[in-house]
Amino acid sequence: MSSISLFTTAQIVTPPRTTIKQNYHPPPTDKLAFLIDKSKTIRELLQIHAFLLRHGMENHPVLNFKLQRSYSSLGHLQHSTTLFRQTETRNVYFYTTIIHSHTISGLHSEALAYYIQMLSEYVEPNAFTFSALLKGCPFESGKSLHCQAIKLGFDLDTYVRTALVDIYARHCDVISARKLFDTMPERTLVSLTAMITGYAKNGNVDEARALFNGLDERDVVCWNVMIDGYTQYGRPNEALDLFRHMLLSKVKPNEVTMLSILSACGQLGALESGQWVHSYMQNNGISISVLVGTALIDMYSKCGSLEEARMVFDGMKFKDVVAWNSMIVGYAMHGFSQEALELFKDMRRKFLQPTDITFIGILNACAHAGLVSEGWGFFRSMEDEFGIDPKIEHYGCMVNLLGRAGHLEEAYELIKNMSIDSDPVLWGTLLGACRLHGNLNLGEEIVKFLVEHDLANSGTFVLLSNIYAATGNWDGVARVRAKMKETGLQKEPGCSSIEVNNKVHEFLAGDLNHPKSEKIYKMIDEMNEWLKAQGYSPMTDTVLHDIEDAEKERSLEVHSEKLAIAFGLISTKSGRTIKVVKNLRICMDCHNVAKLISKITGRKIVVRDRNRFHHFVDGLCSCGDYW
DNA sequence: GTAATTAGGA
Repeated sequence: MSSISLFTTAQIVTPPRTTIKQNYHPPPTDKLAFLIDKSKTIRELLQIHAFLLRHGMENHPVLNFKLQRSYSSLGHLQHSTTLFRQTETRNVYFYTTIIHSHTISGLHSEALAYYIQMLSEYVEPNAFTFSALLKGCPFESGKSLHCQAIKLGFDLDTYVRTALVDIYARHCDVISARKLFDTMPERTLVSLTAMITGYAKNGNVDEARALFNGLDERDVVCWNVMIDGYTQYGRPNEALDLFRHMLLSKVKPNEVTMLSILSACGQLGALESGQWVHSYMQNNGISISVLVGTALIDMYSKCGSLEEARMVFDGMKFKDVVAWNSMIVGYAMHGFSQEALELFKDMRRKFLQPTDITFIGILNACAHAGLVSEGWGFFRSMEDEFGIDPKIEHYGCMVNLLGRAGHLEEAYELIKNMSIDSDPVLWGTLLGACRLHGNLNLGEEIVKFLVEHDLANSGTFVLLSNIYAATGNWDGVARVRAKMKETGLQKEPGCSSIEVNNKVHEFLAGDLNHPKSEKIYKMIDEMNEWLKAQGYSPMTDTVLHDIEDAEKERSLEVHSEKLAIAFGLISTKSGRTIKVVKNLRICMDCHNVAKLISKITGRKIVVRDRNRFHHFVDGLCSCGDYW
C-alpha cells in the first residue's frame, strides 16, 4: 500500500533529533494528514504521534486535531482526551470533536461538561458543536440546548434542526418534532428520515408511511426505518411487502434491513421467506455477524426449524449472551426443556453471565416440562446467585409453571406477595390454570379481587366464562356475557396465519374473506366427516357466541387455526408439514382436532401459539397435552 | 486547513 510505504520511508530516513541536519525537511503536513486519516490501527496512530513529537510538530493544529479524532474513532477515547488535555490552544474544532467523541460513546454528561468548559474558556460554539451535543442526548438537556441554540442563532441550521426533530420525536413529543420539521428552512432526506422515525417509533406507522411515500429519493436508512416500523408494530406482512419493493428499487439492503426482515419472518412464522433471506445474505456478501446470527436463530426457532437455528448457532464464531439466550429461548419455545437447560449449563461453563432473558427461557423450559422444584431453584438463584431482580415476566413463568402443575394456591400466594405490581396478564395466567384444573372457587375469588381493584380486562372475563363453562355452570357463562356486553369489553380476535409459496395468508375466526373461502369450507366439511368417523365429537365452545341464526353460529364456530389448517391441506402437496401461527393460545378443541388430523392425513402439523410450539404427529402432540 | 444530523439481534 502506497500510504504505508510512504510512512515507513519517512520513519527510516528520519535521524535522531539531535543530529537533524539543516537540509532535512520533514514530510509535508498534507501527507501526514493523509496518513493519519488512512490509519486503521491504534499502532499506526501511535507511531505517527511519536513521529510528530520527535519533530516538534505536536502542536500543529490540523495534525493534532486529526490525531485526536482518529484516536476516538478507533475506540480509544482515553488517548483522545489525553491529547486534548495536552493541547495548548483548543479552538472550536477541538472542542466540537471531543464533544462528538463522547456523545457517540453515550457519555452525554461528559460531553456537556466539555461544552461548559468551552464556554468558560471563551471559545465560541457553532452549529457543528450543537449538532454534536444534541445527537442522542437526554430529553432534559436536549431542551436546554434547544434554548441555547435559539439564543445563539443555530436553530435554523439543517443539522441542528434534524437533531432536534430526532430528540423530540424520540421522547414521544411528535407534535413538537413535527413543528420543528415543518418550520425547517430546508428539508433533507435525513431530516425527513428523522421525522419518519419519530412517527414509526411512536406507533404512528401510517403517518410515517405517508411521509415515506412522498419521498422522491430514498436511501437505505429510510427504507430500513419504514420496514422496521412495520416490524416493531406488529405488521410484519407489510414489512415483507415493503422489503419486496425495496428489492425492486435501486437501493441495496444491508445488515440492518436483514435484522428487521428476519424479525418480521419470525413473527409470521414465514420459514420459506426466512430461508430466502438467509440465502440472499449469503449471495450478497452480508456476513453472519453476531447480530444477524442471533436474528437468524430467533427467526428459525419461531418458524419451527430448530435444526436450522442450531446450525446457525454452531456456525457462529463469536457468541455473546444474547445469542445464547435466543437459542435457549428457542429450545424452550419448542418444549425441548432438557436441551435448553443443557445449553444453560454450557453457557455457565463458558463463564457467560446470564441475563433476565436467560431466565425467561429456562423458567419456561421448566414450565413446559412440569419441573416445579427445578423452577423454584432457578427462580431463587436469580437474585441469590446472579443479582437479577425478577420482573413481572419471571413471575409469569413461575405462575404458569405452578398453575399448570396444579399448585394453584402456591401460585396465588406468589402473586399476592410480589414486591412489584401485578398486571392483568399475570392474573390471566392464574385464571387459565384455575380453568385447567376446574377450580371455580379460586377463580371467582380472583375475579372478585380484580374487579374490586379495577384490574379486570376482557381477558379476565373470557377466562372466567371459560371456567364456568368447564365446570358446567351455564348461568355463570350467561352472567359474564351480559357483564361484558354491558361494559363494552371485546374479546381479542383470534388470528392464524400460514405461509404458502412465500405468501402469508391470515385468517380470523369464521373468516369468509379469503379468495379460496369456498374450497376451504368444503375442506372443513370434509375434515368434520373424517373426525366423525374417528368418533370425535366437538367440545361445545360456549364462550361468547351470538346465536342469531344457524349460518352465523356455524361461521363463528370455525376457529381461525382450523381454517388455516384446512387451507394448508388444500394448497400444499400431500405429506408436507403444515405450519400455522396463532396469536392466542390454541384451544382444547382445536388441539384435539389437530392431533386427529395429523393421524388421519399422515401429515405433520406444527402450530405456534402465543405460548409455545405444538408438533402434532400421528395423533400425538409434542406438548404431551400440557401447555 | 480541519467538524455535524437518520436505521439495528433475545
